[in-house]
Amino acid sequence: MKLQQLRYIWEVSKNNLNVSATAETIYTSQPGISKQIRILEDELGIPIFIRNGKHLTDMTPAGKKIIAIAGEMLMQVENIKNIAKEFRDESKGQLSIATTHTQARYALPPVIKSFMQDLPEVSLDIQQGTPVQISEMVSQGKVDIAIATEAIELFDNLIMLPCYSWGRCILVPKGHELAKEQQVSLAKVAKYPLITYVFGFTGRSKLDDAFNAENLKPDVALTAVDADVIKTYVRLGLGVGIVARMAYDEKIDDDLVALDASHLFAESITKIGIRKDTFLRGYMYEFINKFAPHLSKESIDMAMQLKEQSAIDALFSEVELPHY
Amino acid sequence: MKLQQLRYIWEVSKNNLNVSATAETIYTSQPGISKQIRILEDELGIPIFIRNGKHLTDMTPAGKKIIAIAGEMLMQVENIKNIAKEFRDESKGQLSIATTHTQARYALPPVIKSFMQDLPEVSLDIQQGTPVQISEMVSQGKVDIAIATEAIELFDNLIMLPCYSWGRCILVPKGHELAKEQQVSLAKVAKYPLITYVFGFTGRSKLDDAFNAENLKPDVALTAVDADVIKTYVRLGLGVGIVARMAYDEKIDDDLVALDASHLFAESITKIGIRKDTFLRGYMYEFINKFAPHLSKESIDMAMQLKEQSAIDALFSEVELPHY
DNA sequence: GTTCATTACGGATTCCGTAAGGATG
DNA sequence: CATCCTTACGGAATCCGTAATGAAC
Repeated sequence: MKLQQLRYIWEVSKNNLNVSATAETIYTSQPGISKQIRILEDELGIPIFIRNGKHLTDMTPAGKKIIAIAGEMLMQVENIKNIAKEFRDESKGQLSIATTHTQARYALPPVIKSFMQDLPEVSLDIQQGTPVQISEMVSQGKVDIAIATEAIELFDNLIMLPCYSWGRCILVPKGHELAKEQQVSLAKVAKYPLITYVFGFTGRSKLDDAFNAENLKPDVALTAVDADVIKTYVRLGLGVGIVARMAYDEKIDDDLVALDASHLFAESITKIGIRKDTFLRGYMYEFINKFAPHLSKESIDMAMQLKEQSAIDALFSEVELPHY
Repeated sequence: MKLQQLRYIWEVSKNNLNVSATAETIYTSQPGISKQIRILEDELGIPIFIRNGKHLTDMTPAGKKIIAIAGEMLMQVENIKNIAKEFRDESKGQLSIATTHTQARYALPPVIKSFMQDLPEVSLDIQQGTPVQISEMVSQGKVDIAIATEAIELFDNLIMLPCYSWGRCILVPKGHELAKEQQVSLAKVAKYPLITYVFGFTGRSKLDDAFNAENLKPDVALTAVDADVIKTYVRLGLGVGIVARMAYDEKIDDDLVALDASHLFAESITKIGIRKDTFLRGYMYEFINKFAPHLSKESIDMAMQLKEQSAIDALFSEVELPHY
């Protein structure tokens, strides 16, 4: 049994059982993969893939289990390499973050700035995507950490660390009727066409929950994936915006009015998602700690050792999260 | 990185950092190991072992972590092979059990008999040793399961499944003074020279606890690792024996009298020890189930998924264990 | 002087790429 | 007929054993 062979079956399983496509993605020849898989199957004495003539159509039950273990082993290979890198040069390295527009645009800038100043030898790499996409990226090991409010819980090889909670505000142009209210009600908001996040983004679900709870059917006129786009359309007078409170900047957005909406919608919690059982480089702890000061190396390690997300939630249940 | 290389560093770490000795135990040449370790260290860019001239004297901090991961990976290799064997031929296989004399002699015979009848194609292999030795064997993967009352908890890569509880009896020759008592007291027992298990064997600790609790200093005249030896010396009139109740057989031991001692000493619980994260063959579940009927495949799988022994204990806390 | 790890080197094996072959849809 | 896996084959790299070297205790 060779690590190569395990890598091949793993990659083939991740490429729709298409050996040719797999060969391209990992820059090798297709007969090479074919051969090694055959050798492995011969050694184990069982088929891993089900073949229909010369096509791979499925995995055998044993194959599924074996591929799952192979995946774990490949992760451990990465862990070993990371341990070596860590001891070879503590300060140098790369940190890949996958996150949403909201985080990259509003929450991360001060953190990134401070991190780059303190650890200049770590090169940063920020990927952007939908919550599902970024969770998948970290789940497959393509990035080190994910930062999102939604979707991380859908991948069961990830653990979530709570970072901060945040509320929403309602954005209207200066002089808008709603701006005269002391405290807006959900019913009043629902009378206007709304502009907010696309479903599945940035706590959109909490927003829908609130309207549903009061049996209101708001007219969501326009949805977008980021607050900058939403603000643009609010400025054009196309509707009332509902965005994360941190997306409103008094200086830049002085032509808009932000109305507090914390009484209308439940708070959302932004979380960091990491793959279970991964070795974290020293600077990764640094980054997480800068982003969420209550997450010390000790508490992160403790959380990583727990197997159940519920136990991790319990671990942090006492912590007062920062609030925006 | 090759699995061979990981195996080499793992084996060297298990052989007192002696490469020559390692080469002999795994039937290969010593320069081969030396070379591969060097290649791995070059690839990772860090030393794994600390060398004093030409001797390996220690492991580097990084090396310790890497070797630990290597160990896990080697276990996963075994798991893959076992999955293949399981699907290749469900009934055939080998089951290695490490246990103490007490279990092998008194608890296991009916289980083994039934198992051999029902699964004739599985070859059995019973190793015997001290509780520490057998725990170590299963911890290192040399046997599949350990059965013991003591010491399993000392190895943190093992989980324990409770099997049955058992009490003790006091053995005296027929006509002995103590045999006239209705219910013997600990103080009376302590007046006689005692013959019992060696420290660290077969629940010996519970026995010491009981005497200590009453501030008695018994005269332990002779200790042995197994009940057959103890009985022999009781027959010679050298003292009063204290053994597991199941070690007394009315038919064979009709020259001895067994006095119930359940009111004197706390019960002991015999447990099965298995390595965490190992793949269990179908017949291993069968064996465990025969030995401890409350341990079904489902409950074993559930226990194996838990990370903390305390959670496993909680899982079985409701179960009424068989009692002997 | 014995034990032990490293270096040197040659033979056998393994690995991997190109090219050709045969099955599927 | 386009796609896809398998077989065939040759060159390159790797692996592993023996023999020799040199340091540590």
